[in-house]
Amino acid sequence: MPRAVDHEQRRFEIVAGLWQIVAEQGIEGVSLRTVAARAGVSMGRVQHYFGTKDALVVAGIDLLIKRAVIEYEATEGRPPRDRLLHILLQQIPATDAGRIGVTVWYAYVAKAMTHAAVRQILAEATRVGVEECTRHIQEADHLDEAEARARAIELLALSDGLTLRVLIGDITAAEAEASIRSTVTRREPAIGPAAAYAPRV
Amino acid sequence: MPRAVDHEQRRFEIVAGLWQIVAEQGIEGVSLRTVAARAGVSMGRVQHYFGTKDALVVAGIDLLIKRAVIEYEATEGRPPRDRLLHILLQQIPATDAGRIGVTVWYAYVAKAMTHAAVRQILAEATRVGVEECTRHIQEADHLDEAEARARAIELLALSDGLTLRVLIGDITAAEAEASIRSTVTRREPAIGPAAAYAPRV
DNA sequence: CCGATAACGATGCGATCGCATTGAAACCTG
DNA sequence: CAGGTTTCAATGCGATCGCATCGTTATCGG
Repeated sequence: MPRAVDHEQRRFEIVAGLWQIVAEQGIEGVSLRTVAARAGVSMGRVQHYFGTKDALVVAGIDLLIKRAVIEYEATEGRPPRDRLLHILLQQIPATDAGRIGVTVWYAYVAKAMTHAAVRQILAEATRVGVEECTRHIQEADHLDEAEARARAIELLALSDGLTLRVLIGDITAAEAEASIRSTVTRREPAIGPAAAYAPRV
Repeated sequence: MPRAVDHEQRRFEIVAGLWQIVAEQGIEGVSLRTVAARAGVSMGRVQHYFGTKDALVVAGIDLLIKRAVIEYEATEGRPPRDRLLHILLQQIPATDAGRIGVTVWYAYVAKAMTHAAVRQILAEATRVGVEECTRHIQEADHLDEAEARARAIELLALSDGLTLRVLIGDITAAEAEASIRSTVTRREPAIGPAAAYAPRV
């Protein structure tokens, strides 16, 4: 048996370099050479651990999601409303590190439009997100599954949209967070004809 | 004076090719050669009308926004609620052509993260969008400016988020449209401490 | 201690890139 | 019709790209 190295660790070092490049120059800036240089390793090493550029790029979104899932799972046991807010607020770029993470995330969202494998990974991640949110809303507000699901999608969409505006510089992270918190706390009635045509208060 | 050609028309033909490339392969797929080939013109022509690749890319988002603005201005005179819905629903990809347009739009949103000129153009466009929506909400619901503005940002963020989910394939365009229509019609009370801590109904 | 093997660093190759350059049509003005 | 100017096709260049290949080094079971 040959030299023993920590495979996970090596891969993470390289992907960390990838994330930095993506945050700074977008996925366009990714090449085997630029990532290797940013990670401080040789290009041969990158090739050794990922094979092709495409595999490297896919590994980038895979690891990003795995990290977010681990963070979320650490909230297990806390009240449903807290866990719901964790999901909704998690991506709002409050810190510099958070900004890098969510910038990378949206780079991959754009990539997903033209890359089937990335699209599949993202679709799966959002599916899980919707399900978890639905569960928490059901528990917290005692809605039925369909209502809770519609509400979950609305809240997640709101969070996505606000995040985009923070990234563009249209609003601040604090404003986005306030908007989400107030919308969650408002707990409006379920969507439906009755609510849709209710007289204005 | 030399040969007279329709400058606008020539530029549009090339940018139309650019949009197709961006929709199919992302901005990564854009090169002077690929765009020229897709537009059915020579690479020299592309160089002649845009000079550099960067100028071509910027022209792509510029024209995309100009077209959307023209469409919106055609709604002038209609009731505020209609015009508000036009802005909110405009980007939901209901048709194939609409899907291409909004795919291109989100490619540029990602590009904006790392490209100052694109970011500025997008920021200006969203600023105008927020202002128009605010105006329509004020007129329709008789809210004060701050409340209407907060509501406008919320609705636009919701629209953005739902659009992303349609693009990923998470929900259908019809579902997204229904969600937006019901949220607009709901006309919930303004955001604020009083509303935020109101007891559940 | 030794050979098998994983872990690379270095290098080369063909393709593609953005861009500059060049020169030839095409057209309007005088 | 002559001359000037715009339009644009063609080509060349240096840089960069992904990837394959090759050779070396380091390690550990036998």
